[in-house]
Amino acid sequence: MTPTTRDRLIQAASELLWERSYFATGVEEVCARAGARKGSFYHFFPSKTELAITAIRARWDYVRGHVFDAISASGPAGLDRLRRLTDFLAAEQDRSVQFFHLVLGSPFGNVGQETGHQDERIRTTVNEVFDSQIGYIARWLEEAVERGEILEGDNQQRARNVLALLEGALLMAKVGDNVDLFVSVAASVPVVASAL
Amino acid sequence: MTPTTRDRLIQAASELLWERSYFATGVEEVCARAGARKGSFYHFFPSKTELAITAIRARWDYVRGHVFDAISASGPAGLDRLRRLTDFLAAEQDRSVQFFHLVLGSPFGNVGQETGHQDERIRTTVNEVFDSQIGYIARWLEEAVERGEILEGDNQQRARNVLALLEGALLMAKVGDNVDLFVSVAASVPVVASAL
DNA sequence: GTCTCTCTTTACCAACCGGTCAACGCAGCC
DNA sequence: GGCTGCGTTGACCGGTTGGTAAAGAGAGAC
Repeated sequence: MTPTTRDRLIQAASELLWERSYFATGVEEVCARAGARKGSFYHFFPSKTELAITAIRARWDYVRGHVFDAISASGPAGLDRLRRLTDFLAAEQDRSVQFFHLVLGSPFGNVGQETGHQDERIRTTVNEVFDSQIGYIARWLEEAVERGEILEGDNQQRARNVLALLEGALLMAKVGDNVDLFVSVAASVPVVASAL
Repeated sequence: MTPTTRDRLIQAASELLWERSYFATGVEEVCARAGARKGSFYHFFPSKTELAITAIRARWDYVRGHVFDAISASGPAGLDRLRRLTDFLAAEQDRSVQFFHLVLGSPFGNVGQETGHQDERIRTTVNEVFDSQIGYIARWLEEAVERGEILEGDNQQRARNVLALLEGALLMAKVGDNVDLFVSVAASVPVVASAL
């Protein structure tokens, strides 16, 4: 089935939000990529803000299924799941270099940072994504505790620390335009994960 | 002495870059806060980009002197310097909540993230700030090694990890609009700093 | 055939953006 | 007094932005 206009708009927005950021992406540009006219856009979405929120949720639905759930469903449990997450993130940045000759950083962190001041609703949406990611990581850490890989501790806080390290590493890699900056920092994820 | 128009423009830009971000801040807005007209602006700066670069450097000059050098110059050496840095960052975010009712996050990280795709020169400028900060942190870690607080290790890499954790924590605090998110993550800085 | 409803098209708008320009005020210098 | 040059002013420009409105296309129901 060929995707509906609405779906193509969401897809185009999801891509452009990462490639070109929220403010740098115009409604016209989203429409052009989706092969739609602006009138159609405003038939499906009341505003650019609403499209962005929908696109962020759509991306997270995809990433949750294809990355987080996939990591949870197979392979060694515990800390190895964290390694597979950082592997995915590194590969994602490699892809951005390959296609756009630029380290694009975190799709969620980018939008959260630029809209944080401006748009409460988008900020909240990104925050929900972060919370959801922290939940996954915390569950993986519980596995690691059960397997005796790490000592008991506040896994929720540990998960927050891990996510902060990853998001910060993505930011540094983007600003330095160098994926290795992410990779080298991500190597210390297990240490952060095992701290009390 | 009353500051020159040029200095007022830099000051206003430095403030607005943090309060309202790069793209959300118009040249007209900078001029209004500086009490200048747009013609004067373009007498001193060839473009908005150039003003931003100048403003970022000015902020870093200030922060380097009043925070990083100040921390280096007094108080207990070693890891305690890191604690004083995180204390400053937490206080800075508290101030942003107090004045703007918003967690504004990292003044440097914010601009770096939003201009990373768009403007090579601003990105590079922020990257230089990060490098400079990593240098300070690495020197503090060398002190910590000498004092026997932490084991020998790659202090440059450790410093990158610390900065990534802090920038990530600031991002999470901003997206979550909650300074405590920064504070709780920042508590694990010593752990990151002591990892080999 | 025609009514209806969803979706699409096109033309349009006011607001704002970064940036330009020619004129002007005014201090210092001769 | 006049000349010079820095700093200032305010009007202006083309381009773009998010968003609107009205007319139409097309399929399904009757």
